[in-house]
Amino acid sequence: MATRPRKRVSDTTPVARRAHSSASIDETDLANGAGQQRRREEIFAAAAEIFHSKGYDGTSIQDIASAVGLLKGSIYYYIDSKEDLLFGIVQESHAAALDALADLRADSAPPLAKVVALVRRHVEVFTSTRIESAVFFREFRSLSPERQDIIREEGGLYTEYLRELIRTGQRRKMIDPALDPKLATEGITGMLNAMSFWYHPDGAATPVEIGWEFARIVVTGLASSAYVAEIGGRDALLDELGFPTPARKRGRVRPGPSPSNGR
Amino acid sequence: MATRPRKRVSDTTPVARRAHSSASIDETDLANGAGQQRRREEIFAAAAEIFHSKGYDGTSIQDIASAVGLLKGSIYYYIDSKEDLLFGIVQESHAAALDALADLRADSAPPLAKVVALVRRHVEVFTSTRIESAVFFREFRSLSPERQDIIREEGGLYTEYLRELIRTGQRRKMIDPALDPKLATEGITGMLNAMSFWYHPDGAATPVEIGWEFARIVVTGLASSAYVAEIGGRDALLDELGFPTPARKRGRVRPGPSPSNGR
DNA sequence: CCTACCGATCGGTAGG
DNA sequence: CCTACCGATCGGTAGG
Repeated sequence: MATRPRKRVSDTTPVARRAHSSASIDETDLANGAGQQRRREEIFAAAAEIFHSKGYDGTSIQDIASAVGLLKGSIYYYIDSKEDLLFGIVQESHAAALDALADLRADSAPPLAKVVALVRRHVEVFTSTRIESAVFFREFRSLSPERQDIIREEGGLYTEYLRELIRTGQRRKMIDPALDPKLATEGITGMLNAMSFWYHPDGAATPVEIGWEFARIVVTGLASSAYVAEIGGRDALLDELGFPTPARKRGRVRPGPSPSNGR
Repeated sequence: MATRPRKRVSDTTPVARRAHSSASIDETDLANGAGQQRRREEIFAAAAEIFHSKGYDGTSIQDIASAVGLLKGSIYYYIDSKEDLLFGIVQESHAAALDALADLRADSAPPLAKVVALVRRHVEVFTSTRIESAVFFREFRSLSPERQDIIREEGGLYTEYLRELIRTGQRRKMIDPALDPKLATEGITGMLNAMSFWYHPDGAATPVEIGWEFARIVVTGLASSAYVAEIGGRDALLDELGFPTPARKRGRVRPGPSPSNGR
C-alpha cells in the first residue's frame, strides 16, 4: 500500500549503502531493483486473486491497480498488456505441473504406482498453487492463440504421459484392457482439474486426504481384474500401493464451504 | 421445447389467415406472437453459442445482436439485462438435469446400478445440451447471487442424491467403506462436468461410449472388495450392471479435436 | 541517463 | 424492433 520514499538521495555511494546494509533486506535496496521486482510480484499475485474471483474478462486493470494501491496507468509500467498478467499466472501453475511431471518421469515404478503418484502429486500441485491453477484451468482460453500453443506444447506432455501410463499398464495386464486410454485420461484429469470449482483450503478435506481419495477411486477404477486377483484382491493392491488403511482415518469429513453450483 | 403460439386471439381473422396458410409455417403468424417467440429463442441460442466460445464476460450484446441481425439496443426488447440471457441458458441445462434426477429417483435399483444410471444419464444430458451445459458449468458464477441460489437450491439435490447413493451403498456393503461420500461425489461430478472443457460432438468418442467408459471407472472405483468377491469378481459385477463386453467394442477411439489446455 | 510513477486522455464499447 | 443517445468505464498510452 504505502509506497516507499521516492528517493533516498545520495546515501553517499551505492558501495557505502551496501556496506551498512547489516541484516536481511535493506530498505534502500528495495527502492531500486529488488523493490521493483517485489512490486511486480505483488501485482501478479493480486491479479491472480482477482481473476480467480471475478474471472479474467470480468476483471479490469483498475481492479488490480486498486488492490495494490497504484493508479491504473502505472500497472503498464510493469506489463505491456492485460494478457501478460494472465500469461504470467498460467506459467506459474504450468511450471509447477512440469516440475511434477519431471519428478514422475524420474521415478521408476510400476504403472499403477505411477498413477497413484500422479494423482496425488497433481492434487498437491493444484492445492499448493490453488489460485494460479484455478485461473489456468478456467481462463486458459483467454490467452492469445500463440500463447495457448506455447503452453499446450509442453502441457500436452502431461496428459500424454498419463495416457502412455495407462497403455503401458494395459500391456502389462495391470490395467483393464477394456478402457480407452484417451477417455480414461480425460476423466481422470477432469476429476482433478474440476477441483478449481470446489476446492478451498478452509474446506474439511486436506490436500493429502483428497489425494488419497481420488487416487483410490482412480486406481481401483483402472486396475484389471486379472491383476487384482493375482495380487490377492483389491485391498492387497491398495496396501501395496501404500494407501492408508481405513483404521487410520480420523473421523468423517465434514461438509466444507463453497457449494459451487449444485452439480 | 417449442412453446405454443402465445394467444390464439379471435379465431376469426386468424382463421382467415390460416386458411391460405397452405403448408407448414405461415409468415403472417410469425410476424406476431409465434415469430416473436421464435426470435427470442434465436437470440438465446445465439447467446449460448457465443457465451460458450467467448465466455460470458467476453461477450457483448453487440456480438449477439450481430449474430441474429439486430441492432444492439433491440436485444433489450426481448430481455431486461445481459444476465437474463445467461439465466435462461442455465435454466435450460438445469431443467434437463432435473428431469434426469426425477427419472433416477423413480427407478428402484441397487445403489451401484443407480450410480451407473446416473453417470450414463449425466453424460447423455450433458452431451445433448452441450452448449447450455458447458455455459452452466463455466459461467455459473456470473449469475447474480439470488439467481445462483435459485439454481443451487434445486441443483443441490443432484449432488445430494449421489452422495446419498454412495452412503446407502456403503451401508449395504456394496461400496468401499473407506471412501468419503462427499469427496467421491466431488470427484465423480467433477469428472463429468469437466466434459465442458474437452467434449465435442465431432470427437471420436460418442456420448454412449463416454457414458459407459466413465461409468466403468466410477463403479469399479466405488465397489467394495467384499461385494465384488461376493458377486464373483469385477467382470461379473460389470456384466450384471449391463456393461458391454470388450468383444463388443468396435476399434480404438481415435484422438478427437479441441485439445483443451494440455492438462 | 534511470526508476517509479502521475494526471490526463486516447479511441471504443459496456449495458441501458 | 430502430434511432439516438446517456454515464461509466474499458484497455492502453501520451508527455513529463
